Amino acid sequence: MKKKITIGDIASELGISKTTVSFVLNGKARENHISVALEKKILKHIEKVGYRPNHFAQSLRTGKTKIIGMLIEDISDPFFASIARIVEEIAYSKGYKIFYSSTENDPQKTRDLLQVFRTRQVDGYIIAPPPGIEKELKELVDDGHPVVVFDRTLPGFKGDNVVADNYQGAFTAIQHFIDNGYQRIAMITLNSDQVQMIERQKGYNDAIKATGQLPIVKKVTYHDDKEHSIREIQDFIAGNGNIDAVFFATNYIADNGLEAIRNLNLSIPQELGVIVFDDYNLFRLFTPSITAISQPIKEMAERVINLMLERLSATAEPGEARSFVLSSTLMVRNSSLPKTHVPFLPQERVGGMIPKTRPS
Amino acid sequence: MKKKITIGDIASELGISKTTVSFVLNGKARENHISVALEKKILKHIEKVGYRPNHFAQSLRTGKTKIIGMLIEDISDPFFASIARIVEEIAYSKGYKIFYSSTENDPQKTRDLLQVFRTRQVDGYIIAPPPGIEKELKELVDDGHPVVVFDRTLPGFKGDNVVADNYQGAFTAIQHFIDNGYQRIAMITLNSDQVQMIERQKGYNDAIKATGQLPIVKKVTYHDDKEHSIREIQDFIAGNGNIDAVFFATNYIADNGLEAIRNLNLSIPQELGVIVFDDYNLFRLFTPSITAISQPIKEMAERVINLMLERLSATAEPGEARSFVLSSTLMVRNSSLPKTHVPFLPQERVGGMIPKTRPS
DNA sequence: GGTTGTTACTAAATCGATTTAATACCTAAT
DNA sequence: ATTAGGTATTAAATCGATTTAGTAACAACC
Repeated sequence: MKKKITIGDIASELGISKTTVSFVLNGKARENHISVALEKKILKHIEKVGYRPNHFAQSLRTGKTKIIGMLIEDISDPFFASIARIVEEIAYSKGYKIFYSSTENDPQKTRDLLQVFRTRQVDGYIIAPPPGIEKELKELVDDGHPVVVFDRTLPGFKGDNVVADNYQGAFTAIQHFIDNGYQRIAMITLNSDQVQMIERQKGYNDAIKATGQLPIVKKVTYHDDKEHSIREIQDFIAGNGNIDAVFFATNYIADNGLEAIRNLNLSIPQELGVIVFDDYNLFRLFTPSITAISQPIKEMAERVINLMLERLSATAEPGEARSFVLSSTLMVRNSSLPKTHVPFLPQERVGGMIPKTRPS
Repeated sequence: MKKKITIGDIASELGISKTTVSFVLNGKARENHISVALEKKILKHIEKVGYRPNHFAQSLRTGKTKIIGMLIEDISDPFFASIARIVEEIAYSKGYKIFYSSTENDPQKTRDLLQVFRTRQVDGYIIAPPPGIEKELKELVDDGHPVVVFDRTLPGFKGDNVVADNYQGAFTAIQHFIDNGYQRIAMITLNSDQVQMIERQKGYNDAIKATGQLPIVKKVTYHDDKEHSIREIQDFIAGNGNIDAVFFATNYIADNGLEAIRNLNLSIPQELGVIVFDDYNLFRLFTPSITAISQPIKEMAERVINLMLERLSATAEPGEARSFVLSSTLMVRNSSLPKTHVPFLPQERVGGMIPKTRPS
């Protein structure tokens, strides 16, 4: 059915030793004084019989796998999917493969997956960590494994990491609302103590407080069922009639939030301004188009994989941990148009003028 | 720095042989007459020292990896991402890990990845194949590897596969257009000879021809740069003034197509009806909401992984190949409202009434 | 001619598991 | 008492590579 050809087969077919074949295969012919003639002969034979090394035997011997394990929150989230894609591409071009898997932000599943990666002896770890795995991360680093953390850090984690400037992004967004004349700006965020969420909220808080107002924050729980989450947001907006703008702290919340707004039949931005943290292709095409904070996905992915590749090729010593904070960009669109001018400004749009009606 | 504890360590620490330890570890204590007392003692010791087997040594010996390789077109495509997620979840619960990677529909990259999977000796292959790898797939199957193909097939491929009913989905969509009074319905599709695309076009063609009209088909190339693709669609629509509806053959095209329509400042569905193959969360929230053909993602994912798990646990004989064609659902929304009633029907919406202007 | 040095190549150990074939010991049957 | 059979355990082979520590042959040097 299938034939496996090993290094030993080659050796005996040519009447030489496995050692010689191995040297040639690993490009160590020269330094081990294998004659050029023999080297050519071996290479030709290998080519001819289509030999492929057994990676298990290799890894068993060397302890290296040329595989990088990558843990992200959710592969079906466009932000993570895009990062994964770019990381994979660059790694691939350098001879590394990426094996990725989703943590679903569950510490236990994450611990399991880390264990799998460990026993599979991946060469390095790229992780968007859920809360509560500080200990495991520290262990990895202490054991000398290359680790790069991204999107968020964990309190107390010292090691390579790449994150966006969540504080500044949020602050700028709120400032933009204020500049455009919005007065009562609410934030809807996740009920989570993840660092990136905390930072976004701080940015919001500080920008609001600078105006002398009080923050208005609603927290919803992740992976509540969708309908429930929509209703929650809906009730919150309806219950705070004086709100004239809302800042959604993630893509995921915005999904539900926009549906809530539609259900309430509020017009954006006349009755409610909207800004979302994390951009999304379709936001440009919405009617009206949605203002969003765009994280530097490409740059983040590149930094992450390059940090990792450096670590992997480092000659030995751990060296200093390196941190990058990348700045994000506010994509100004129509959902946050200046308050007073709104009804008169021309806008690009999909769809025609449709009479306003009550929700059913 | 790090200590690796092996089966040999355990054996010598307890003054017994590796064999005994191995038997116990593999649950073969009973059939090899290991005394219950000793078994308990070994298990306790293993627990205590936190022994973890070296999977390379294991795989080197057994040839099994408990890993399934999965190749999809593009991990940043929501359709594939969702499938991957569900497959991963089920596999994980059965003790299998999924390693996935993107083919980008590139036959050469796919061949490379298959080679990697092969040398890593994955236990099975789940593939959404790009064109041109018929030979490699046949080889895999002939060599006795479990293979499940999904989303599309390849001409001549005989083996397990799960696809959606692309023909019926497209046919139903066009029929819906016709029922709602649309008269000149164009299709915009990929310039590709992939089976699923051909089927969608056939569905369109047959539905159109039944009305006595001629098909109007525009093909665009994948991964042309985005702007170019948008302009192409734009020119096509503008150049065929009598078109009153358009059927986008993929999610990806719709992305560009909707932008083209916006640029042309056409109102949906009054001036142009729209249906998209492949649903997308945000389509519901669009103004107007977009009618789409929703593929049975969950069912497809479950069928795929279950077929694979069956193959993996099969006692030996290959058995018959099994094919599933799953039906998709037309999600009727506002972008395909009945022609005559359109201006008068109430609609749910996001955003207010905004004056229509020329594109800049 | 004996020491030293290169060159060209190889035998054997090793990585950490699984598995076959064997070894004692003990009991029951002939 | 000898054989057969079951129980409890283990030595050693094996998977397919890498790598250490040689060996043999030959030239160069004083």
